[in-house]
Amino acid sequence: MDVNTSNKRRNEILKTLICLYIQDVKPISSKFIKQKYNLPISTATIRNIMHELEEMNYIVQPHISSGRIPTDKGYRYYIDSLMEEEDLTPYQKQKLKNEYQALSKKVEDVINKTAEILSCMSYEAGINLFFNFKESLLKHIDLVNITHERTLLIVVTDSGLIRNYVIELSKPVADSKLREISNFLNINLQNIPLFKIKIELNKYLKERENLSINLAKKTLEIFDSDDIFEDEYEIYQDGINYILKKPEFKDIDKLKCILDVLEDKDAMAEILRDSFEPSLKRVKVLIGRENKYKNIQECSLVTSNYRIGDRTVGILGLLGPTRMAYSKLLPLVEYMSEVLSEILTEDILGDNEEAKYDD
Amino acid sequence: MDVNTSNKRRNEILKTLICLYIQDVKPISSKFIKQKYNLPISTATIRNIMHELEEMNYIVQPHISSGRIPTDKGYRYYIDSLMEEEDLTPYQKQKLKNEYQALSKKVEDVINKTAEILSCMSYEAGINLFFNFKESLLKHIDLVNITHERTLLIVVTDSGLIRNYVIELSKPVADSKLREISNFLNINLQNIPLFKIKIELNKYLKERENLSINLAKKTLEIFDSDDIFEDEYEIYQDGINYILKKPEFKDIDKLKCILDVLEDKDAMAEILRDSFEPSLKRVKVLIGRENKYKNIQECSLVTSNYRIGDRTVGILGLLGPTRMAYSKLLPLVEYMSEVLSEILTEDILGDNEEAKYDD
DNA sequence: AATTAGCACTCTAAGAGTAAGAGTGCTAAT
DNA sequence: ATTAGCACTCTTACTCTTAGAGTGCTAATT
Repeated sequence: MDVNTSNKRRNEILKTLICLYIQDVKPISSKFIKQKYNLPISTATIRNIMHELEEMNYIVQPHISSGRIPTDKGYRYYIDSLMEEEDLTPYQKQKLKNEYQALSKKVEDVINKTAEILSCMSYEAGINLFFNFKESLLKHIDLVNITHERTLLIVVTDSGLIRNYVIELSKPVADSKLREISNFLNINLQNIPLFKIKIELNKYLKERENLSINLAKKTLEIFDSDDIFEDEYEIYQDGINYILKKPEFKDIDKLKCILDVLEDKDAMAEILRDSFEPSLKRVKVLIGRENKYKNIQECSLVTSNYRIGDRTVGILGLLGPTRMAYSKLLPLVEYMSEVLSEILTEDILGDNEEAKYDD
Repeated sequence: MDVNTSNKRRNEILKTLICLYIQDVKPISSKFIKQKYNLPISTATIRNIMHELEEMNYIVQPHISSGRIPTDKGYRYYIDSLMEEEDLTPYQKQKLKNEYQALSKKVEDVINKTAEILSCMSYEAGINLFFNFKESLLKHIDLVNITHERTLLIVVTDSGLIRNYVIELSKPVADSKLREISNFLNINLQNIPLFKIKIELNKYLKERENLSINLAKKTLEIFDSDDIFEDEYEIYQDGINYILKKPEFKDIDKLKCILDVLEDKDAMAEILRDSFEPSLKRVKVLIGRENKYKNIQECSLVTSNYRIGDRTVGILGLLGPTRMAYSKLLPLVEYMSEVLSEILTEDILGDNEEAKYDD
């Protein structure tokens, strides 16, 4: 048999083995492969091929006389070279759109629901990181006195997202004065990315020395806090119960490790951020030990970024056992990121037709 | 031995048994009680008393020749009549205050952190339900066009809490007009409870027929949505990992039941709401099957409401195995609810000294 | 040269049997 | 009313055994 044919057959055996293992979660024997996959070769031949695959580190035996299970390297090769992606069914696509359409058009709600939809469509844990707030453009600012010591700064971005900050001014400012300041800010800082606000404000105030000194001072004081706009993100996670159901995690200690991570929002944010490195592929997969976070090295992570226009504003994905249905889940994650990007982008840009105001 | 002495001794045995069981999570034998608790009575006598306690349904034997474990009824009697509450140590109190002081003064942040603090101080799952939004007083309203089809309604309450709603107006309204409307609302609806806004608005507009008809119409349209202000709540939950560590939940199926509930925000909200029935005691305990939700009938729930001024705005608490350290956790939950009430109330009312504005 | 049948060998998983020990209930003695 | 003493029960841990699933190797076959 020539090298090519032999290679091809090896690949098919590996592919079959991985598919079977993903379904059945038990070491796969040569006999089982032969049964499920009607190749006209004997179990002995399959065993020989499995031996080769084992030497290539694509599969291993948990113990000497058992069937084989895929290694991380095996999954990697499978995903990169063997797997055929299975598109979502029309029904699934419809269901997904319906889920979103049932929601209000509030950005928060959409973001919030995404992890839930992800998990219920994949039977894995769904996660969603929304960040990049400081690169959003300022749409509107509002200042409201809460107590006479505390003032609330409300910021609305172009995406309709809202943040608020409590500011303690050195001396209280009357409501009328506050309105004056917020008017001033709304007029002069429209459509500036949030992280540039301080700089722009300084520049602007310097240029116009004739402004009330006090107004300028107060205005700057508002944005003085170090952590305003800094590194804000929100993380959503849903479907822990699906993780419990996986036979590989019936060991409670493994479970603990994973839940420790899932419960730790900062850790999850870091993991998701790390998974996002620009590359040709939109969907990224980190398999088992490819992931540097020890607690989830028996898991795989499938992620994709989503965007408002061209700007990446978040990362969504799935976390589950390394044995996951990659051929279905990669397309799901890709599709989800597209749908979410679309929704967010359309919500913000609206239609471009000139507004006809009612008056 | 007279009845009184006999009663007292029975109580002491029950109390000891429960304390031991809470520590060791294994059926408690007569010998073990005698060892730990130096009563000058023999194990045989202790066994006789245990027999009585069993007939009273305070304790049971998991199997015929084993020690005893408390029943729900046993815990109930213990909590109501036998337990001595253990106050928080000064160190704990300090730690708790520090946790809150490290936060910004943002109401959201404080609420958000509470479940986490609860769980890390109790080693149980901490939960927090914040509701009662619609009874808050209106502090400030703002209207911002997001796209020309969608307008954002931002509502700030007296507590500094913010909500926003996307409104789709039948015809877009120009920014200047929008400002006019929000000015109008801010002037005329200050300090009205949110749930009364629609009514008040209608009344006001009827009284003043001379107002621009269009302004009135638009204004009403804004508040037209059915679910605006309705039944809003937020639920926070933290410390699932502590549940995993409890020996009684090493069985993964029990775990699933509990996590199913903990992940379901609506279910948790209902459970917490149900636990809040006005009574003399500030802290409520639901033990095992006293709770009507099947999934958590092997758990106990310790809850307390917290307030802004006199108005209850949320319920916080702990969820853990029926075997929990009630004597420490009841005071913890009580103290937490007091601290949180204090923080929220002070944040809102501020000091009452007349404001000295800076201009 | 590649494939395969056949078989010995290994290892797991499940079940049965056993023994130790923890704990009880009961009885008779104190 | 209390307790010592003892028989009895049940759990738990351990060992032993066995069935069966699966492999690797060798020799035969194509």
